[in-house]
Amino acid sequence: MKRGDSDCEALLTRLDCFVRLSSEQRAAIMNACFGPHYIVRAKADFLRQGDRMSGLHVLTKGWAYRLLMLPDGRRQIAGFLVPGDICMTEVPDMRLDFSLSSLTDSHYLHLGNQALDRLRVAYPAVREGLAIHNHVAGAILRNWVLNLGQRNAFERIGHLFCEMLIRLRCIGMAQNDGYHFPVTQIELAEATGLTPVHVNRTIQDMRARGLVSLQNRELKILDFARLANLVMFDATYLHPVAGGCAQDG
Amino acid sequence: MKRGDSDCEALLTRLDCFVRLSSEQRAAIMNACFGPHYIVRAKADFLRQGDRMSGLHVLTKGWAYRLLMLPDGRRQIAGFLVPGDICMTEVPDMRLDFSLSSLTDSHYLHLGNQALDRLRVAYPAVREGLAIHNHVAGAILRNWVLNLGQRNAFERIGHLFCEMLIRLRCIGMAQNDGYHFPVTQIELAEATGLTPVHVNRTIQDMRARGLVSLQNRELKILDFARLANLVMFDATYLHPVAGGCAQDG
DNA sequence: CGCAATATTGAAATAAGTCAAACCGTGTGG
DNA sequence: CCACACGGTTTGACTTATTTCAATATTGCG
Repeated sequence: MKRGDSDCEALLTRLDCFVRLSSEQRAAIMNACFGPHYIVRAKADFLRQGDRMSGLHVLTKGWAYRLLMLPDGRRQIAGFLVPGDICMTEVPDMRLDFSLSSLTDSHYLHLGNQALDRLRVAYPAVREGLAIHNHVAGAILRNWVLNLGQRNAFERIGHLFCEMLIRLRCIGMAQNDGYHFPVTQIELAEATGLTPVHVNRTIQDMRARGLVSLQNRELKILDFARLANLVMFDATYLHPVAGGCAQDG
Repeated sequence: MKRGDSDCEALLTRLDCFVRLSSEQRAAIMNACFGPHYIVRAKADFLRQGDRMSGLHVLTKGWAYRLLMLPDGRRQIAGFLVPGDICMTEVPDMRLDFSLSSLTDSHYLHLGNQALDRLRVAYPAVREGLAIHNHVAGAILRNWVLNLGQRNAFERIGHLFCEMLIRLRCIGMAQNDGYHFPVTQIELAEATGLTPVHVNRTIQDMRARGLVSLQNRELKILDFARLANLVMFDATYLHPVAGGCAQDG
């Protein structure tokens, strides 16, 4: 489903996390985003494994996740996407090896290869911003591997909570140490390679220790310093701007 | 340590897996590879977490792995690199979130951003080849996540064996269903998020079932079809050229 | 109101981890 | 040429984190 108005702000906000954009550059990006904008409702696959894609898809509103499946039905979430995240690294007409599924009502937009090229040629900062975003996305994925391979249940879940806090702060979607977290325990289990039952028990444990509160999809990290320490969270791989938000010098 | 002669073939072989290169393009790439070539001996970190990098580093000889570490010493291997693999996605002056360590004596070369840009502008095929390589590297990483999150010990190890067979075939480094596999059981454990003891028992199991033989760092997959089926290996995410090798049309 | 999707709890089962020792090939040095 | 040290592999016995199964709350929603 298409929409006319522009959700381009989310992309600008994101690039602002990494590079300084002039108003001319912002305008040019806005301009390039004239292409199709899509709206998708909660709990829907909007890009499917096997689809051929080119250009760049950017999530501009809502939450989504990247899903890999085994033929026998086992499901692994390999990343959560929030506004400004790029759904897939830009490739000429390649088949997707994963699906993208929305957690909430979401919007995304598509940038064609030509428009993108023009932007990059005209504005090196755009190019750099996209490159950094791409690198950070890779770092997040590598840390997901570290998570699954080396951390236990408590650490996996705690680390994810910390990571999402920093990522959401960067795009202005966190309040202090809390944020809207539209992920069920079942999905959390699919993301962490655990059982829903065990995820539940682990979260209870966190609550009992006074580390987090989680109810009605609202997550609050009650003692970030202690949690981050317990799960060995170090935000440098996210290259967050100082203070966790975009406004610097 | 630097060398003068060119290991550029490995890069060409790899790009050949994805795009058709004219002899002019091959020559231009060779030419661009005039930059520093490095030689590193077995079991050495040659790029370190925290290092600032730019341009592209290509492994041209030997095996290496990408390592992530936790402050308490836990180690997770997040990928094996073989000749033609790119060590890190091209980024302007970014800090590495992982280390690269050689398993065998290895070579790698560095391509500066300018040289790379020139190549890409002059030869779209080079650009496309690099983009596809990048995409496949991402797919491999995502499948590693799937592996760690959803597969059991047997499936994880078996899947890795299958994946490396296809990847090595594509660059002409496999004989039939066997290949040199310079990875100790300890490293295999670090890659699969298991214990060396458990890796050992699992491999014994594979041997007992007549699926693989592994001795003196030589791995032979005795029944690829059955193994691939048991561990649910499907090579499409590697985008291998038909037949698993570069020579088509 | 009442279904359907989540969350929670308990008890029993199991894959994988831990600890610790023995084994093996191989290269080195006396 | 033997001894011995080293890195890697193998084996056994025991522990534990996580899964499984199954039942019972709870919540959101049409």
